[in-house]
Amino acid sequence: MPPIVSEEYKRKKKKEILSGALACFAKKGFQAATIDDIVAYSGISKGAIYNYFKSKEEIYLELLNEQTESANARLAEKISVFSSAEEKLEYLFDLYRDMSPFSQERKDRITVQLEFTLHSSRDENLNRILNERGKKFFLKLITDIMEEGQNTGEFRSGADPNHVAGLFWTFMDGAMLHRVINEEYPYKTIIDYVKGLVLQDLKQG
Amino acid sequence: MPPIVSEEYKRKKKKEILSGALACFAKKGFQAATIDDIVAYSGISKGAIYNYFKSKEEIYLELLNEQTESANARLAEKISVFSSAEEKLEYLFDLYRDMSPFSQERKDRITVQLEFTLHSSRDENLNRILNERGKKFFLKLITDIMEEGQNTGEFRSGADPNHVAGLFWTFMDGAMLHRVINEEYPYKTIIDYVKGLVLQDLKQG
Amino acid sequence: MPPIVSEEYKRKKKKEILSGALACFAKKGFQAATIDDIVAYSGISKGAIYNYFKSKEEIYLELLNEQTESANARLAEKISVFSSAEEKLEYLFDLYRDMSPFSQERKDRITVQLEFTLHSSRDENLNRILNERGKKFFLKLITDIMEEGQNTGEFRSGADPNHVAGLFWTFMDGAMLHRVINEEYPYKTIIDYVKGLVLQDLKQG
Amino acid sequence: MPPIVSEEYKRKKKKEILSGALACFAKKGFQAATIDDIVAYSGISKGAIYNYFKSKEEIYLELLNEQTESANARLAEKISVFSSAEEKLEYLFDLYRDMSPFSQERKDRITVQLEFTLHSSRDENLNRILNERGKKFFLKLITDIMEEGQNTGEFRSGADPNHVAGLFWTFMDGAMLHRVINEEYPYKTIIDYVKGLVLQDLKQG
DNA sequence: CATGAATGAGGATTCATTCAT
DNA sequence: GATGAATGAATCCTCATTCAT
Repeated sequence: MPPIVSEEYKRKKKKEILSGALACFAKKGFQAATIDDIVAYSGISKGAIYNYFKSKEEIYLELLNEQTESANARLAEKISVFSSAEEKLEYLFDLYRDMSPFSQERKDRITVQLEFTLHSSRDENLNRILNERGKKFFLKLITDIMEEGQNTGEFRSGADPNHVAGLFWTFMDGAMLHRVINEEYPYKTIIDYVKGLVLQDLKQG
Repeated sequence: MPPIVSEEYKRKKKKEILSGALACFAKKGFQAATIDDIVAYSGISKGAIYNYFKSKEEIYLELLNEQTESANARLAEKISVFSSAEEKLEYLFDLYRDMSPFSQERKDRITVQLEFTLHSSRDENLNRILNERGKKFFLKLITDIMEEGQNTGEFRSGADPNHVAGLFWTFMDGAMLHRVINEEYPYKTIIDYVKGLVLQDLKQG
Repeated sequence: MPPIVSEEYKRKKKKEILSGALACFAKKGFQAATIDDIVAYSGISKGAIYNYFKSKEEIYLELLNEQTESANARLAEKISVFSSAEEKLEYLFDLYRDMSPFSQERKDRITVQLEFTLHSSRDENLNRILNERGKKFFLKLITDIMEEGQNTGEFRSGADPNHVAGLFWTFMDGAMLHRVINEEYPYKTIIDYVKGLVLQDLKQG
Repeated sequence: MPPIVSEEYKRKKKKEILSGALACFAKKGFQAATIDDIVAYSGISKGAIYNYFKSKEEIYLELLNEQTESANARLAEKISVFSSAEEKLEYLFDLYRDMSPFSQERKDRITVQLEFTLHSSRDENLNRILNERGKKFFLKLITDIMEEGQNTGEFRSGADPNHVAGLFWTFMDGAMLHRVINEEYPYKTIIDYVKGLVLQDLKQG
């Protein structure tokens, strides 16, 4: 006779755990953060945590999924409202630029995300999944815009969409890394600078 | 009564330990890599390791110093042979570009380095040290070139040296990160692309 | 939501651990006794022990406190029922005398206690605490009786209370030491002998 | 072709090691003192120490023998010069009394000795040896005097030599223990007090 | 004989996970 | 479902002893 609780309740509970875990993973790293840390942080008992997740690693993975899944769906949607490729690209640059100033929660999320990305280099399988996802989603986001821009003549046809896409994400990851480790890093200004360089290049005859 | 073993011998032994440790830290991360892993990897006994380093952390830190200390001194020296700012900047881009294809050892080093950089965001003190070092050395490397270029008129005077410097390292860190997690990342091409954008911008009237 | 286990249960568990630890410390000494010994002896898992005590040393210290704290309170109380100083002093001698034959547990406790006392000579801070406690409690126990006896005229006024007190505890510690290391030591007889000498001296004209 | 060194040299070397070891054992206890401590303290290399002693325990045992062997031989000799039992007994009391103020080396020796004595309660074999030695030498020292005194009529015949002997060593061990752990312990005064009590008792009709 | 580097068994402590209440 | 006590494998580090130089 297990006391049935609503799905709603369960979802809320999971959120609480994930939120506490995010803070802990960000503050100490996945390995160093202990379940007891998460207990202390989330106020949820150890046993309860294991009712919702079957291991520390699962919490970690869920935390990382959470982000990509939903956030990315929204992103693609938002872009679709713009009619020109240039506007779309510009919007993306601005979107990332305007994340600053970063909330603690976003910083935590970025730290955890980057650490996970790095960690993925150690696991063949994980690595493949992440790279595929990156290609299918992140790179595609930009290459689609590029192709659109080249078709409409907005962007010079000589630019390789893959390289522009690579450049974009290379740069964004670098910028977030620097922002996370250095309070004084001129995040917004530098993004604008790059945005200028890229757009100028793409639009030039 | 003479020293049992030569300084040379000791240095070699330390190198061996560091080399084994680097591989382990790269493969598993600092926390997850155990002393026993290092023992297995380096073939050196546990006790011997503790004769040369007083903790796992010390090995880690030495590994990170090793890199910056010497490598950076060499870098500054190499640049000084070029007479124009443009050549210097170009040289830096090329230097990083030509690191590819990456040896396993370099990949290991980068992974460990990036992980450490991220980790530093958790330790106020470490963070300050790293940022200061970054400012004093890495950023200065570029800003010096920028100022030189602006004085000689090679580079447009409107460009903010700090932003160019920030852009450069933001980008390099991002590129190394992507290279490390993705075998297919077009590292060289993208670096050349960025190099083109930046130089074009700086040289334009 | 009520406490998983009662306070009573916890106290009992602690007792069990302490009891096992006492036996181990007595049998091998604090340093030589291992946590695994305590595990084997008490039948309580290693992890559980660390739920109740945060280090081997804490177990040791608690073991030593346990004794002094309560036992001493009782001692002072018991003495207060006697109306003459002589009776009180005699009671103390008899109390220690009648500890023999020693139970294994008492022998253990004495061994551990003496070893700790000796060890305290190595730690300035510990040493000070122990000496203060000794002065405030053990010595005072006797000097109070002495002063009472001198005020009522039971004891000769020339006797220095501090010296009598010193003699008493010097002797008791010596006797317990000898008793612990030598089964054949005539503990009771010798205590009675000393009791006779001291009382005769104090009561003489 | 082992370079032969003189016996003299060897003895001196052993002394040096023992002296360093004594200080270390006193400062930290047998278990806690490490061979490296002894190396640091004596300035003799680890290898050399193992040329002279085959284990840490052997050093410890030798340290304890050293003392009893020679010191006790001298003691018996010294006593023999006195012609009356009373003088002999008094001499013994005075001898111990005049050890104070204690040199650091004596304190070290006492600490180590007492710790060893306590420790002996853990080893059946050791315990037997120590008790036999105690009986044969220490107790006998006093009982011989007692018998002599009773034969000459100096001491009352009712006194049990064994009890007096027991009392004497019980008390001396207690006094040394207290002296070692408490700088302010009135060692000399208390010994004199006990000496008075005992002699008065023995001489009384 | 002297030296101190190497060895690895052993010890204290931590922590993910389980499970009785 | 919630709780937190119990478990013990895993981890870092120490140190007595050995042995090549």
